[in-house]
Amino acid sequence: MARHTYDYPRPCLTVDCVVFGLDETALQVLLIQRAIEPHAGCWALPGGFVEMGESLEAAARRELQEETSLDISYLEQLYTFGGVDRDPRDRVVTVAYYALVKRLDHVARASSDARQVGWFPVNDLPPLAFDHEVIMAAAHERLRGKVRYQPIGFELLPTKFTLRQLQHVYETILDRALDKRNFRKKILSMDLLIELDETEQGVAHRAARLYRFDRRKYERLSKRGFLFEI
Amino acid sequence: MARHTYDYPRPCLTVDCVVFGLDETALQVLLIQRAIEPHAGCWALPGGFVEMGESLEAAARRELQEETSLDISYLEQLYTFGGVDRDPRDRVVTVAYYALVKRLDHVARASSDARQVGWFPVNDLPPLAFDHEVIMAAAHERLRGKVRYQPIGFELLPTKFTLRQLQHVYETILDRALDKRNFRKKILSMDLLIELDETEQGVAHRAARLYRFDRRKYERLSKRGFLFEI
DNA sequence: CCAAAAGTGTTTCACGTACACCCATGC
DNA sequence: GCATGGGTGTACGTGAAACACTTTTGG
Repeated sequence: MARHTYDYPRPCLTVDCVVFGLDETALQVLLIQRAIEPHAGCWALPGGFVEMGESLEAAARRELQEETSLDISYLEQLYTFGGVDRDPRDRVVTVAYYALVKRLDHVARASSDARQVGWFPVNDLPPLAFDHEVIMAAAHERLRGKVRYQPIGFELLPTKFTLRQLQHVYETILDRALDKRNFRKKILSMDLLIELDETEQGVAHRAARLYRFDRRKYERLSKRGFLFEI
Repeated sequence: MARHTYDYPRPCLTVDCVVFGLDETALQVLLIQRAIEPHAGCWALPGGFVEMGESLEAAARRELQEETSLDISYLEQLYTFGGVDRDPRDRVVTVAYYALVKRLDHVARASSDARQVGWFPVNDLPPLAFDHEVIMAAAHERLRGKVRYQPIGFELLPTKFTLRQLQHVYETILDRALDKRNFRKKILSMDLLIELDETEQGVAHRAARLYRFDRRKYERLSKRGFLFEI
């Protein structure tokens, strides 16, 4: 194996990803079970080393591709964790990202290699390796804050969704009930949803209308100072 | 010199700091003039290598102490920049921080070593080394966003300040005029300012009352869900 | 026809915004 | 006494919040 030598010591640099998805009931996070020490058998955030020829975001995307077959609909840098004792073996600095995926699309949960992969409700997580509980808490906090003034709730839903589903996203993330009429009024008054000529299928009651988010229009308005807010 | 050898190549890890200060007229940023290549003679953000025994924030504080004799009243991690071609010599990943200092306190600008240090108005900066203009823009953007819903405006003022000065902080950062009566009503209604039995000195007109920010009270309220907002 | 969720309007109240004048002080 | 900024109150309109009933559909 090639060796790499430097005049001064260098920390190890990794990326870790907090992947949020939504099922019918709760906000969930993707974890992998570690195969090797330290913390072998423990659940941890997906992540790995940053390679020399790739940007940080590229490293995060590559790791997510390797661990799962999900397509990421939103990815943003969260924070960089650089405490001296994060890893008992070596000084490891990690750049954390958080991602949103449309889990309702593909119910299947595929894992490329032999490692155990699982979704866990954010409010009922197993113990995590390293300082990953701190990273998780930071990601959850950021999601709660960001969802209120950026249109990222849509990234957790299929392209076509009902207003009920959208309200459910907000209720789940903000962890409080919202008034149905006020929610619909508010979201529709922004005029960023396109009403489709379709309704949901296979429900045992009146079928709800489907909508999709008009991203183009949002981006245009956003440049002119429009602020999304729930 | 000791050599350090690893199985895989590692990027270099640095911190860079965007230090904001306010003078009577404008929002300013602290820059240093580079003594060595690349970009020798060019202005750049203060920063340097992260050492193995210190956290990222500790590295940022150390660099700021070395460059200037300012005491930092607010320091927060901004973003980590990890583009592959940031530095022509080597792969360098930098964790950027932004800091707020009470410049009105000490008018003196001291520099510990021989390097040239200077304050520049954010709206009229010289060309910067590396990708520091991108970092600057991100810091400025973050400051504008954060000042509206976190009580960080106070960090740019002396401990005792007048409402006029505080309004001026907000007008400078948000880059728009605020109505004097509404501003005073809003800020006083939060009941987070302690009215002192002192007035400003040496002005050629009626002297304004001095206030100070009640940080304890803010922290108490904050834990109970209170949201600061201008 | 019944269950279950979709869909819709109005009233109330708080708060943001716009706006003009008197007051205290130093020179 | 005058110039300069300090300090205050009110009216208006917008938007958030609270709240209940009718409609549609599948079984």
